[in-house]
Amino acid sequence: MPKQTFLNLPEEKRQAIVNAAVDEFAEHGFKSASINRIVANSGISKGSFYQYFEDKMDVFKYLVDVLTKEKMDFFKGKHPPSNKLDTFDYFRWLVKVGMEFNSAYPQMTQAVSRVLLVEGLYYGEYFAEYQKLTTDTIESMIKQAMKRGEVDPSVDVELAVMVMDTWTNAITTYILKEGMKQKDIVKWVRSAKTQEKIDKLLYVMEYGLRKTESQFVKS
Amino acid sequence: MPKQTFLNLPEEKRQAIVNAAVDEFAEHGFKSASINRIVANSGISKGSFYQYFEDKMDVFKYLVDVLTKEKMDFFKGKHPPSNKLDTFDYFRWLVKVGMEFNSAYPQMTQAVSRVLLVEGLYYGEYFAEYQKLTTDTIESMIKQAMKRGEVDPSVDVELAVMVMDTWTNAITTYILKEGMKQKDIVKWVRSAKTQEKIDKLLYVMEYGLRKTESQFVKS
DNA sequence: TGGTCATGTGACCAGTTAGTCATATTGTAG
DNA sequence: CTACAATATGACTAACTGGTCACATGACCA
Repeated sequence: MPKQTFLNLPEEKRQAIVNAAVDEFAEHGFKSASINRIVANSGISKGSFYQYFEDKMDVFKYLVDVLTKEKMDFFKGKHPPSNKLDTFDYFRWLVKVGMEFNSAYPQMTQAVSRVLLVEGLYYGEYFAEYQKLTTDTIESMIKQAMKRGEVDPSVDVELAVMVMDTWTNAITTYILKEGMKQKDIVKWVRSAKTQEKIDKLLYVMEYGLRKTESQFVKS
Repeated sequence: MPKQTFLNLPEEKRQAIVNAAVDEFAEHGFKSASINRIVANSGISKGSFYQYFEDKMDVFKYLVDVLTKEKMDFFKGKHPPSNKLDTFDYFRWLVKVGMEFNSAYPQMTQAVSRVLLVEGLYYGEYFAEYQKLTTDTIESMIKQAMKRGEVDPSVDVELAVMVMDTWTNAITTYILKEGMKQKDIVKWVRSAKTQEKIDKLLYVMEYGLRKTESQFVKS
């Protein structure tokens, strides 16, 4: 974690450093992120950086903390449209609010998810703790869904978690990749077209690609 | 593409260079791969490397060509269990043979898929041509499936391609990540447990997570 | 043998990296 | 104003990067 010196800094200066770090990780990922560039872009000296942080990992972990805090605040202001949604509908609501958040903090989300979801695949040990947070949430949801008899009985917990985790990541990646091309990402995420895309992806997750008696219904 | 000088090299020397490059890309990805290390590990001099290849991209593209050729040869020796499989069963067969191939060339698959699937997300322009090959194959398959009425009519081509592409990548990533931990990856991929995992993932892709009247049946 | 051309080599260059540290500046308290 | 501690600085080191090039070695032919 950052040293006290950093936390004592005036808000403005701290923000400049966070912004520079976010941009650096978003553009280069963790391994190729350069402390030299972070320092140059935030207008502080090299020496100061090392008075604020231990190393690159230290500043990255701080960013994750900031993002986590922002996300919790964001979710605090949101409530599901009904308190008797089934688990899949609740998951859908979670995903949509999550994407709304991502569009509100696209650069920071990009930085963190690029490192955790993508580079994390290859440096598992370092970032595993963060990934576990997501899978644990999903796991408890899927267990609830199973208790309620909402899940295909031939599907076990591990498999269901993998499916939902895969789709959470795929949708996040899609929203960031396509959203970054838009001039107004918030508006784009809220647009009927994008919302329907998410709805349809989750519909396929729930009902599959094959033709059966089920049918997608616009919400 | 590599220069003629490289292609004239004795098989053994060429192989040493390919192996060193594969290991380097598999471990570090494209951006962080070091020509210095490739050179050191393959026992050639820096100067020779630049007589064989233009740069890092040149040697990587050569690896993709080698992998593509190996894969085509591999598939040439395989034939679907029946010639009247429906499209999803054919896709399942493709995925399984693909994973069999991946386990036969795990390091090379790791190197190429890490760069194309993962880094490709962020350096789209450079590697887009390779990704398009996969999506084009999937697209023609899904169009055929639609013609045959096998696909949920509320699903459009673009969505179905995204779903199948996502699963192809997720399964490849899973097989490589877990397989690399095994002492005998080929045996592990062929094991009943791994095959059932693939079957179940594809079952969920086809029929969804939700409880309906459909049921997974062991093949 | 001598000559010619392809191939091989590693020292070298300019640029980057993470991290350190002696010095300079600033803030605060007496 | 003085004295002391907290903070800020950027020059510096050692290790790396991709790429070049003058030269050495080898092969082949006359």
